[in-house]
Amino acid sequence: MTLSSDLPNTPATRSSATPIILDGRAGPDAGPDGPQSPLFDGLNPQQLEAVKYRGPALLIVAGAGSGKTSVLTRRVAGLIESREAWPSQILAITFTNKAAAEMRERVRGLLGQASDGMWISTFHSSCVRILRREAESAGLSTNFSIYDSADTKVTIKRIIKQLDADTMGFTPGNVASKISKLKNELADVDSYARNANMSDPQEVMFVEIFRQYTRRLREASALDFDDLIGETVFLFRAFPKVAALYRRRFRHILVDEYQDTNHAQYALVRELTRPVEAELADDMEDQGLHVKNLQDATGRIPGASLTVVGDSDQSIYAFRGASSRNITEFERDFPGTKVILLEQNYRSTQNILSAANAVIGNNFDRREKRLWSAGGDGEKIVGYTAYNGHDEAQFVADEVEALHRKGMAYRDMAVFYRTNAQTRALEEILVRAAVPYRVVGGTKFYERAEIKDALAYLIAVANPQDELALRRILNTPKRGIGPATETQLGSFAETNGISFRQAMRDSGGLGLGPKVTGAILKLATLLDSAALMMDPQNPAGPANVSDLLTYLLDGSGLLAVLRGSRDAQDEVRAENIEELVAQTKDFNRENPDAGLVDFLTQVSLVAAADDLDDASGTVSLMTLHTAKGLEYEAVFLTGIEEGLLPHQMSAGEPGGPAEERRLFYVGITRARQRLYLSLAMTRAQFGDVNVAMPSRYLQEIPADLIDWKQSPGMANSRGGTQSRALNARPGGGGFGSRSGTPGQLPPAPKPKTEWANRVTAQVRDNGDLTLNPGDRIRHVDFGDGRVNQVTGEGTKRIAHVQFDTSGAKKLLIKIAPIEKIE
DNA sequence: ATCGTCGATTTTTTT
DNA sequence: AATCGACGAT
Repeated sequence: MTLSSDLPNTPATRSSATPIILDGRAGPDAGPDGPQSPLFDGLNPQQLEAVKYRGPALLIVAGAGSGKTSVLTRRVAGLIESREAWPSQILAITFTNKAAAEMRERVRGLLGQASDGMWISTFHSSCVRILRREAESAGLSTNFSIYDSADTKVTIKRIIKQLDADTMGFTPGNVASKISKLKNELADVDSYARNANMSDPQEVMFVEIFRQYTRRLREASALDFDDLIGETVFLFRAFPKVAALYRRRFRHILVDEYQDTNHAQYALVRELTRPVEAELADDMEDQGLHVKNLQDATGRIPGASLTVVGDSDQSIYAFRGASSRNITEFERDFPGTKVILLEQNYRSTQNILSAANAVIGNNFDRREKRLWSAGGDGEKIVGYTAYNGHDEAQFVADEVEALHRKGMAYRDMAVFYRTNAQTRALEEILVRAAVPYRVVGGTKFYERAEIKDALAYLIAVANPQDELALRRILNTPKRGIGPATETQLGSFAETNGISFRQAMRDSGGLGLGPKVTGAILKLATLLDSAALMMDPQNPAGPANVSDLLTYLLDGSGLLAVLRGSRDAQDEVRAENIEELVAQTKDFNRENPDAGLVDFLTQVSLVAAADDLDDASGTVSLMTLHTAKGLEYEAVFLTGIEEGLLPHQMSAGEPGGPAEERRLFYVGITRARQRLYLSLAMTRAQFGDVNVAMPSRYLQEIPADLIDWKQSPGMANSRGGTQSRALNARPGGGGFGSRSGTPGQLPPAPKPKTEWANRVTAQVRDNGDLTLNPGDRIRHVDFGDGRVNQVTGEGTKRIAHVQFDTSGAKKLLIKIAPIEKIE
C-alpha cells in the first residue's frame, strides 16, 4: 500500500520517504485531504502555503500575532493526517515547555490519539532526553545532575575563592556569563586555551577557573544548561552512528522562535538535518533498523525536512548568545529554502499595530515588514506619567479595576516591566487594592532556598557524585556540622581519592568530635537507606518520588524544624515544601512509569512562563522577556523610562539600544484590544530615589495614537491639578524640562482626578476592624468614602468603597490605611 | 558552631 | 530595601 496517491499537495516529496509500516496503527481514517479539510479552514493564502509547502527547508517569517502557532500545528497535523510521516518522525522545538504543551494539545485536538509519540519540547528537554539515552557514548552517567545558573554560580564562586581570583576582578557573575557565552559558541576549555593569550595573567587565571569548573562538573557528574546543548552536538559529531539513529528517526524538524537560537542550537539543528551516508545506512539496515524505505537512489538517507519560524524583530536574547543571523542567513545555510512571509495580524487593533510599526521602523538593518490588521483602529493607547513607582502602580490598579468593571476578566490582563525589581511597588499596590494577580517567573518556586534544600536531598540520592547537593544539605537543617568540618571532609575525600559521599561514610576515623561524627554518619545512613528504596533491585520495587521525599524529610527533620520555628517566614517555607510534596504526588499520578531522575529533570527545566495558569482568574505580572509569545486583551507596559527601557546596562553593548527597542516592540504587540503605557518621574532604586526621563522610544509613537491621561509635560508643569502639585515628591522636579528632547509628547491635557497620586508606603494592620455597607471611612490617600459592600473572609476581607473624589475602589481591609469616621 | 551586627553590594533580561 | 559575607561574641 503506497500513500503517495493520497498526497495531492506534495509534489516535492519522494514517495520513498513515506513510512511503509502503516498497518500497525489505526491512523485517522484517510479523510478527505483536499482544501476542504478542516486543517485548512480559515487560513489566508500565505498561511495556507506555509501549511502545505513540502520541501527540504522552509522559513516562515512570522510577524507578531500572524497566527504562526496555528500554522505550525496544522503543518504538523497535516504531515501526519496525510500519512507522510509518523508521529515519531516529528521533532518540534519550542521555546518554553508551556508552548510545547500548547502545541501538543492543539495537535491532539486536530488528530486525537494519532498525535502520540511526537517529540514536542524545548531544546533543553530534547537534549536531556537524548543524553540520558546515549549516556554511555557521551561518557556520562544516566543520572547526571543538571546545574541551574545558581548552582553554576556557587561552584564558580568557590573556585574563585580557592584561587584568590577575586583580587583580579573576577566575580561569579562575569565568569559565569563568559563561560556561558563560550559554551554557546561550542568552545570548551581546551579549544579556548589554545587561542588564548597566555601572557596575559587575566587570561591565564580565567582559563584556570574554566578548567576547574569543567573538572568539578565532571566529578559531580553534572551538566549546566549550556552543556545540555553543547554535549549533544559533541555527541553527534563524535559518534556518527549515534547521530544516524536520530537523523533516521526525525524526518521532519520544526523550530519555533528561530531568531532566538544561539550558535550551539543552530549547530544541533544542522547535525540533526544532515543526511545519513549510504554506508552507514546499509549498516543500519543490516542491524535490522529498517531504513530501506528511507534511502534514496544513492543509498543515503536524505536529511530531514526543516521548518523554522521566526521574526528578527522579536529577537530579544542576543545577550545570551542568540543571533538573528541564524534567521537572516537561513537561506544561505539551507539551500533550496522556501521563504513565506506572514504579515497579516489577527491579534491587535490597528492603532496598536501602527505604534508597533512606528517603533520598530527605527531599527535599521532589518527586513521591511509591516503588520496590518483588518480589525479596525480600536481604542487609543492610554499614556500615564506618574510621580513615582507607587503612583504608577496605583494607575495600573485603577485601570485594571475599571476594565474589570466593564466586564474584562482579570486573566485577560497583564502587566509587563523591564526588570524584576519593579514588581515590588506593583505588588504592594495590587495587594492593597485587592486585585488578584500573579507574578510569573521572578523568584521561581524551584529557586526558593527551602525548595532547593529539599531537592538537594533528592539529588543526593539520585546522583551520589553530586558534591554540591551534598554540601548543601550537610548542615541543613542545622546539625552541628560547620564549615570547618565540611572542609575537613572535603580534603579527606581529595587526599584519599574517594567521593565526598564516601568520605562521609568513613568519617568515623577522622577524629572529629563524637557529636559531629554521629551527625555525619546519621545523614550518610539516611541517604544510603533512601538510595536502597530507589534501587531497581529492591524486592519491594522502587519507591515513588513522593514516598522518597517524605522519607527524607522525616529522616532529616527539615520540615519539622521549619514547623517548629517561631519565625513567621519559616511557616511559609514549610508550606512551600509541602507544596513540593504535593507536586511529587501529582507527578507520580501523571507519570506512573517515571522515576526520580525524570522528576528532577522536569524540575530543572521549567521556564518562567511554564507556571502560567491560564485558568486562574488573575492578572499576570511578568518581565517583557517572559511575555514573548503570549497575548492579552489588555496590556500595561510600565516603566517606559530612560535607564529602564532602554536599560542602563544595554547602553554600552553594541546593538543594545536596538535590542531594547525590539523588547518594547514585543511588549506592544502582546496587546489585543487595549494598551497602556506608563512611566514614573522618579523611581526608587538601590534604596534611594532617582529622577527618570521618558524613554526615547515613546517619541517614536505618533502622537495621535496616544491619549495621555497625564503626559510627561503636564506632570511637572505648574498647572497640574492641586492634589498633584501637593503630592510631588522631593526630587520629582525637573522631569518635564527635557532640554534637547524633541517634544512631541504633551498633547491634550485632560486632567482627571480619578487617580490618587500618593500612596503611603507604610504597612498597616487594622486588626479586626469591621466594616459594614453604609459605613463612612477616611483613607489616607483617597479621602472620604462610603462602603458599598464587604466581601471575602478573614484577613482577605475586601471593602468596596465609593470615594467622594477618587472614584470606586476595592480595599483590603486588614492593611488599607483607613479609619472609620462619623 | 551559631548567632548577631555591621557594612558592602546589589538589579537586565533567562533556558 | 534587602540580601550576603565578614567578623566578633557567646
